[in-house]
Amino acid sequence: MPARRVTIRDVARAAGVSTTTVSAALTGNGRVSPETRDRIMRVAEECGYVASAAARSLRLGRSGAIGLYVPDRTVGFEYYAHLSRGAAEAALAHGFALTLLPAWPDAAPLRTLHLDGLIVCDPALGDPVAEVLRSLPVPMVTCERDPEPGASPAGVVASDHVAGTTVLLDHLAGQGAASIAALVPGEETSFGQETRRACRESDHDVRMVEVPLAYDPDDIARALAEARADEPDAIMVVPDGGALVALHLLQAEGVRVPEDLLLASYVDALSLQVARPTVTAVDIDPRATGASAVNALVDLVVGEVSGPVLTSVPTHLRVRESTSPA
Amino acid sequence: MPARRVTIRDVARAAGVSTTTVSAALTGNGRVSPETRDRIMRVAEECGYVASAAARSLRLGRSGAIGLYVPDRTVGFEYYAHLSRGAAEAALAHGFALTLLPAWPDAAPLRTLHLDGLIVCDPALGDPVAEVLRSLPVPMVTCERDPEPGASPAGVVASDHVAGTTVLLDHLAGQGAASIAALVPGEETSFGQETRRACRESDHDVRMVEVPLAYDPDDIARALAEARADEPDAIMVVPDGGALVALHLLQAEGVRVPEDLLLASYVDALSLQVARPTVTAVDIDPRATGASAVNALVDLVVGEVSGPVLTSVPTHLRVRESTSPA
DNA sequence: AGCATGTGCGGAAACGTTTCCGCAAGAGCG
DNA sequence: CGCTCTTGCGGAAACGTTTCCGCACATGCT
Repeated sequence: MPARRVTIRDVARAAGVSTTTVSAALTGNGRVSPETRDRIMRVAEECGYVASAAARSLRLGRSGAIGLYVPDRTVGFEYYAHLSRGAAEAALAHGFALTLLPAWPDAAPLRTLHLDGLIVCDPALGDPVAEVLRSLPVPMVTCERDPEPGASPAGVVASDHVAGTTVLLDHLAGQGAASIAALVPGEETSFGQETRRACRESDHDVRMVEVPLAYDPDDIARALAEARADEPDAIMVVPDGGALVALHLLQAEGVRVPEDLLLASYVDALSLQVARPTVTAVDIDPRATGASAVNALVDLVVGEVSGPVLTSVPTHLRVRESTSPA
Repeated sequence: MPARRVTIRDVARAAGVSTTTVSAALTGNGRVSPETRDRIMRVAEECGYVASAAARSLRLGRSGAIGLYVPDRTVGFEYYAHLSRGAAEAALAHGFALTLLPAWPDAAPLRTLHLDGLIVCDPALGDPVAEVLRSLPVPMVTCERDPEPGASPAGVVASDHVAGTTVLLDHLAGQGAASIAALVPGEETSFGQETRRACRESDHDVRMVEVPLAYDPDDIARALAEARADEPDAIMVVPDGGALVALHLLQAEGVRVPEDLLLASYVDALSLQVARPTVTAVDIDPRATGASAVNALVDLVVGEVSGPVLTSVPTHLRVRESTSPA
């Protein structure tokens, strides 16, 4: 026997006022005397009243849900798991629901979701899903800049990867690396563009080798072989998870890290802390990134802010054994 | 200038029928002649009509959203990333939205979300969030059985981990392991209960060492040391990610895998395929698990099925280098 | 006192669906 | 022909909010 839901009218009757007043009291929008407001809130609490999201959505023309899109190629990367969690927490704190968007090349089902806003992680040039999402008539904030020429998302949350990469390169040089090999992703993503730029403009001797963002272990192996041809003193692997592959390959060949070769990752991960040796990396705080993206998007949705928003998330170098000989 | 949304009334006018007929045509619920139906669908398409989820929810008393809860302790595990993706895809295919639920000890904000159903991953004894979710008045399906004594979720999607673990143990024995050490989680979760049972009831010589489900690398190290005290021929690590830690620790000590010691993981992961040696594991198909959970839940929500649903997801042993000496 | 202004509250419309019911016309049947 | 049953469709209510507007009264000012 599903008890009929308690509506605003029930509360109004119980409190001896009109629904208008109840609404005003609970939303804080109209004019209500403080005493009446308190009484209504108490009564509402007692009745177990909780406003119908559907009715409110219908009236307000806002669904109370925001979508999060994580590119298919990177599902499984630890980074996005934590980003998602941060986003979900922030959303709930604002009373919004965070809807997970699968890669879906068709816009129609996405339209039926009626999202108030979108968060797109690491938009890549030519990603058909990103394309579709950009076409939806709602504000969008991207985690990392959108590399698409014409695109201008309403908000961007990003770390300064040029700076982050530079710090890591400086650290490697400071540990005695005269020449550094960098396994970097391509230019199809802002993340790739920035980390590459840092390598290009570095004061040190950095040689880049490209590895796909959605790499196969074999891709890392190939790139690693190419990188080692120049006999570098240190290797920096940028994509998430790539450094671990490299570490295994090196160890399988009998190369000692860090004695024979320094190894560092750009994207930090738990597995880098459990690897032996533990691997130096840059913590780019995915949880904070997710939370910031939601906060920015909510501001845009409720109209507290109109212009494009740019939020920066700080990065932290985590020095570990793989770059600390002796 | 946000163009007014096109409603069912607009379509009705354009097609020269009533809103009743349009609704009947689009939902397939009432009585409409085939010709009229086709015409209406064409007109709706042309107008770019897409039904308001809010209005439909209000009328139907269903929100069209289902919640997915992943325990905080395991966020970051690859397994859940793929499970989430499978769930999101299946949900969208049914026209539902998948809402990510953060660990949140308070029921109130969760109530405001108005979910039609819940998916809870790996419910653990004493998890306060699971407790809260169980109290919500909506059907719930769990991925893995709910170990809570009184609890009876409306549906369960699970693999047979007793069988899966047994297959893996048999494989190790078949590769020549006379004695096997198993690093297993505790009994607070059905997953732990089943994998332990398989160890207890195994035909082979299996010694269990407990490691927390939300382990710290040091926990693995401790458990590994304890396990190796008996000089086993093989080690099976059950929790996601744990085998990788073990592999690193062993290699750091100069133990050769698989020559000196066989190593296997229960939960498969990409990192096990890229490790050197590659690590044998059991693929428990998280994506299928997520999709099945959503399918079962949707059936329950739309009322196509009433009794408790039990779905089984098959497991596959992936034999790799770490258990293949010579 | 007369007037403008502000405060506290209620009536009722509107948001966009779905569905119950009813009506007219046609079909089938004796 | 008269009856019932079916088919195709429309009117209108209902889902639960929020908000525009208006009313009555109190307050402050000249």
